[in-house]
Amino acid sequence: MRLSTRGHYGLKAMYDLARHYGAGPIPLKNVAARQNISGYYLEQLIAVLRKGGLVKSVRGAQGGYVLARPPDEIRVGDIIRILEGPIAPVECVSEIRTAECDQADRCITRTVWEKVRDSITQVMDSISLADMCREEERSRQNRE
Amino acid sequence: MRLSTRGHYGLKAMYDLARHYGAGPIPLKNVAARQNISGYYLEQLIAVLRKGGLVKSVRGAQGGYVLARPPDEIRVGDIIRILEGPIAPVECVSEIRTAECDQADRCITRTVWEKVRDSITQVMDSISLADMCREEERSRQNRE
DNA sequence: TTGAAAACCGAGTAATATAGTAGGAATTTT
DNA sequence: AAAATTCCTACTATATTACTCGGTTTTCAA
Repeated sequence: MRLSTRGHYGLKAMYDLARHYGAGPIPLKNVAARQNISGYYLEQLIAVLRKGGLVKSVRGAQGGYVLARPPDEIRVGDIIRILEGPIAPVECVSEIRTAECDQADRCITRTVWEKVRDSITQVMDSISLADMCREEERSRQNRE
Repeated sequence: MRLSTRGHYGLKAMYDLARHYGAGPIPLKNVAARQNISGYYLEQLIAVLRKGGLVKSVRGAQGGYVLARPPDEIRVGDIIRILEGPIAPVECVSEIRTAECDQADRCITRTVWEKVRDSITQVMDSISLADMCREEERSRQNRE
């Protein structure tokens, strides 16, 4: 019951971009260094996020990446769906295109996975990058 | 964000045993046939469940498997934890104490995964095999 | 106008996990 | 004795993961 590092690193990177939102394009190298992720690897992940429309790139020197929308309009679920595909604890209850299960509607285990899926999406879709930034702010103040 | 077939098949098998609880040992062959799972493969999964204390085996002819506890005392979470390990969307928020995260407590993405994990466990630990049997009964009556 | 900084692209790779398959030994009932 | 069944170990093909790497293109800034 695991996410791969794709989703894990992807959220870290997007959160990093959110924290620097408004400061112009952020070079990936900086993101990778701050979040302690392989730069080469992150390059591949950000390409997927760009094609998915979550970030925009600025090429050339002084270039980098910027969130395509403000932090309060990007939710964790958006990121995970793009990097890991539709949320589905088992393939027969995928958010997208339900592969026809042989047992069809008399499969009771299916309803269990639907409940699990719904609880995951409920959490992921309720948290935006802006929420995460606010939470960081709060916990930073607590430490002082 | 997927379970492997281990958890998927494992729950099916356990549910099958729950439906036949009280009818003596059920041969694995029957479970595999009814649930449409490879018998060879299921053999490996049931061995894990047995070592995990969720089923008991009766060897020899007319033997088979029986739930180790009544269906209302076995929850989905018990089965998944044994077959797939501790529930953890990412390894740094495993239910079981594992690797230290370098960022420790100032990692905000961590709190997201903790919320996801808690919502998954909340669902899985609230559904017992007995609940599933009751739900089956209800949906069977609806079809009539 | 040149050099450096960056995104972009595609290929390769070692390790691990997945989803089985298979054969045979041990145990128990009929 | 035969049949049914669990139990145990090993094998395998495929896919995924988490990278690494080399090179190309674009753009800015001195």
